Amino acid sequence: MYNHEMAAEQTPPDEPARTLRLLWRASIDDGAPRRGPRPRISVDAIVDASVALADEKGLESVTMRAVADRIGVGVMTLYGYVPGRDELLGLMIDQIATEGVRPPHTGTMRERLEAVADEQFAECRRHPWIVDARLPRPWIGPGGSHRYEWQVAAIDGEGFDDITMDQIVTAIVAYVHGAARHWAGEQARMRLGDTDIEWWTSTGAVLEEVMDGSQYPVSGRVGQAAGEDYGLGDAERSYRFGRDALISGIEQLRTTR
Amino acid sequence: MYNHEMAAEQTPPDEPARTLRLLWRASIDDGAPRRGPRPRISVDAIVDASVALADEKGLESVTMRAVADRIGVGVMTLYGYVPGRDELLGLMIDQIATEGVRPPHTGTMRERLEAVADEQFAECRRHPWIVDARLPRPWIGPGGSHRYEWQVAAIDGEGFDDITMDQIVTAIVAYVHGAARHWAGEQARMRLGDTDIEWWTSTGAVLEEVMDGSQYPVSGRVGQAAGEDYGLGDAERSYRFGRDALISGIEQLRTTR
DNA sequence: CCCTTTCCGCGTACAGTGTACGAAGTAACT
DNA sequence: AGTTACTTCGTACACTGTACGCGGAAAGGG
Repeated sequence: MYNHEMAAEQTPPDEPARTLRLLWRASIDDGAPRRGPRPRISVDAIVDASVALADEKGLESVTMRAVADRIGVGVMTLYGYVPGRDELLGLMIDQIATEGVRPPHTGTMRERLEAVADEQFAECRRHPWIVDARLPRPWIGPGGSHRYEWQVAAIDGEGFDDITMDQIVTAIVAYVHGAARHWAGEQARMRLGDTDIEWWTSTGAVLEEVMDGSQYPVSGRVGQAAGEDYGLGDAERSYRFGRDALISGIEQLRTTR
Repeated sequence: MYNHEMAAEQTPPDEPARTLRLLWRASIDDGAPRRGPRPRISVDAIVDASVALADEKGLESVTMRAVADRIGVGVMTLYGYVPGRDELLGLMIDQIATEGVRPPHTGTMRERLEAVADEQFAECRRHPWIVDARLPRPWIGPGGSHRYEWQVAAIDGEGFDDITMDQIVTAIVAYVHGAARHWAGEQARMRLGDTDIEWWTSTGAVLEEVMDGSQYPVSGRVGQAAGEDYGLGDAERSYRFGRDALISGIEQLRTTR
């Protein structure tokens, strides 16, 4: 005997909608007492465990089994809370967007834009694995929404039209992601420690043998200078350089209109 | 009975060195006739097949089995030519860096930097999967080296010191990568076609229900404007916006010294 | 000519992945 | 007590990268 009424709206919550509700933690908890055993864990527990795992050992070590082990349940239990691994990744990404500290904007526009870039970069620094994470869907969750609101607010009232405002934020975020990618790569290499030096010497020897230096007049000189002067460890300086240039360009946009 | 002589230098070519030689196609072909059957395929064939596969169906569909099937050999045959999947990925990345057309630089510095950015962006456009590819090692191959040489040459003789030159190129490449990431995401969504519209409407309905619009005064307005005006399909316009801003900032760098 | 040596091709096997299915158990409602 | 709704999770399957080792093919030496 079926209840025709309840089948009306939401019998099988279609996939995207379910994940969206999950992102906003819009559990359908209408106070009515649920049957069966109370859930032993929660989405938050799963997401937190996954983030911790990714922070410690990288994204590829976030397997469903590893996550389940970490919170002490069977693997398949997770699927009662989360549709699948991809959706879990979306939850993780929005989760870390929530952590950022974003004080009200003050100072010049340049300072505000710097803050926007630095906050986004700090997020990547805390969780280097986001640069590896690519999603089939751009899930719109609370974390990302709050961040975007704060980012756009940084240039509100500066005389830009709405579309330009969006493009400014998009450009900065894009740059930060790209720079963070380089930074994360360098970071991963540094974590290998001495192995890395060994690798570079071995690499250098082979390169010397195999590539014709005379074919690279400019980059040979520049690459060497860059390598000697700041070597490993200054993807961060590079980040700041590009950040400042980009913001200068945006500033100029305002004065030339 | 062993030949002691040949064991002296290169009995087991250590992993990185081997891949490096592979990148530069420095086969140890010393003219001496090899025993046994001639190789039936080549590294190039493997790399080409892999790139084609990635172009057609995305990076995750580049499995060793799929590649082997495509060129009509057994899976394990590949391992006679290539150390493993990660190294193959490195070969693919350097391969597509070879394809770019990079004419001698002409015009103003702005035009030259635009060309640098656009060429790098075109590469990402041709092979959207590179934004997904992250390598443990930054392999230095001929493709990437030529590209870097050309990129640095674009600002040679403009009065920048070597380190600044490197940072300029790095910043542009970083930005392009970030923008390409957004572009690739949008592209993937567009390829889903009508499914996507359906998805957005469904998403919109849920969002309306679940997120409190009043919490997002600025982004609510801006997001709507951006969505209405150029909707899907203009990650490219965004790219140009940021590119121009970044280059403006770099130009300014020169005049202020 | 055969035998040895050296190399290529690749079938099989294994540990690991995400997840579909369905059985077992538990708490509330009738 | 019986029914119903709900959570947990063992098992199974298709798929991944790749180690091992066998069989055969081409060249060199007798």
